[in-house]
Amino acid sequence: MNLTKTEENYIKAIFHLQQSEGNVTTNQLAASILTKPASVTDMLKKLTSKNLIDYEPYQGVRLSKEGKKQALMIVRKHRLWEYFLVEKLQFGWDEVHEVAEELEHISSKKLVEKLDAFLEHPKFDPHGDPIPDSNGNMVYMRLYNLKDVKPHVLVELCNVGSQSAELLDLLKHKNIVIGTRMEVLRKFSFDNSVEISIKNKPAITISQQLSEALFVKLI
Amino acid sequence: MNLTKTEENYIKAIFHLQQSEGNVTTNQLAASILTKPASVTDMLKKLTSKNLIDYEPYQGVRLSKEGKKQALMIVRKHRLWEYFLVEKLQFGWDEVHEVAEELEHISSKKLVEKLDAFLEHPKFDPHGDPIPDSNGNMVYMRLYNLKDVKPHVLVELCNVGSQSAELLDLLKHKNIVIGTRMEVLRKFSFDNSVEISIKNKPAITISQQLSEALFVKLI
DNA sequence: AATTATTTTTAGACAAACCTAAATTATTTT
DNA sequence: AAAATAATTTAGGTTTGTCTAAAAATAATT
Repeated sequence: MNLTKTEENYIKAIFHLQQSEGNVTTNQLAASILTKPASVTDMLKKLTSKNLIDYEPYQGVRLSKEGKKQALMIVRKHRLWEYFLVEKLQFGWDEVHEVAEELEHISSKKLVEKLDAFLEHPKFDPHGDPIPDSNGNMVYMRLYNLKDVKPHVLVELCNVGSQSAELLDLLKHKNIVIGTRMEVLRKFSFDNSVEISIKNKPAITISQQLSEALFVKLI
Repeated sequence: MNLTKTEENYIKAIFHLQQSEGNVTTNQLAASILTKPASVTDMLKKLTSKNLIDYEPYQGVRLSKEGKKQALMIVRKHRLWEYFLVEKLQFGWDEVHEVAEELEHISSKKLVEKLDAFLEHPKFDPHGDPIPDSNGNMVYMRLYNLKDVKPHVLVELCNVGSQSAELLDLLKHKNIVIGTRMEVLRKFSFDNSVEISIKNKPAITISQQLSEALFVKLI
């Protein structure tokens, strides 16, 4: 399965959009890719014929199993390159995104694996986002994206999205550190806040902003 | 001046061809790029309109000043990436070419300079070919490409194209080492052999194969 | 439930880079 | 110097990914 750069960009955009929203609409995609809805429709037909997405006209898109696999490999490459640029080439963490957008389309499988080994298998990119492993497994996710909250999911905090004093201050106040285990109780759609409980203590509220900055894994 | 990947590949091919041959023909280019002569003609018109080449219908092509500058930047990127792949990622020197063909089209100027610094400004790639510096200067060239042999050019050996025992054996026999200065006397078009003289000693013959493996600089 | 507004798809076109087949120019041979 | 051969260009078409404008389907409003 060999994809063009453009096809890869569509797959990647669908992947990111369907993490926060559920089904992805034509207009969302057009906005995300900076193109017109008509162009998106064309591409959706093409990706459907390649079995990368599940798409019914007027009903939005989701990635197929194969599409998700491809997306994870692109995300893996993007984040590994970002890590390389910051850790080895001394780029600032805020100036690597655009370059990584180009590097992520280099196709060599061997290159990715060798790069991963050279970097000593990093788990998070410079923005704190988790790097999928070579099988496409991404153990960690944003607390915010735990949308399918089966009642009382147990998760563990693994990383935070930045090292800003403001974030650390808030975490300290809420008594949350890396390794803290918590039970996710409810998500409120009005403000996207989440209620969690740590060690059966009374429930506390996590704002949308905070839930987006916390990377957790299911336990 | 922003070039597409395809335009860059044409520029690069013209650069390499005009190093050994003089004026580059449509058919040579078509063979080199694995495309048809008619397609080449189309692209030559496009590159002419961008002032990257000097081209008269039926008369072949040469790079313009700007075209040569672009070509040297592409070659620089290609060879820096090859060096990176071999020295940092443990690729074999014989398996890096294809990956570098992709990496050389990444456009970020900053990336190239940071990569160059990270690699500590290497002068030769894993095949022994010289890496142009950030101004596009390439001090070294293959002895073979010293075509415009002004009578009695003086050059100094700077690098050899491989470390094979066979090559080293021959160099020892001819009494040539890195740093040896020699006067280039003549080039014979029948077999592309070159006659040189070391320290006013009698002339010796360098075969085409050997002249392709010796990197020299003018002195 | 009917109308209006929004979203999405279809239809038809365009630029880039390629193709084949035919015409033109250059080169070689006689 | 004319004829034959080879190289190159032109003419007209294809595919990929894009576009605009118009049609169709869905969603929202009255």
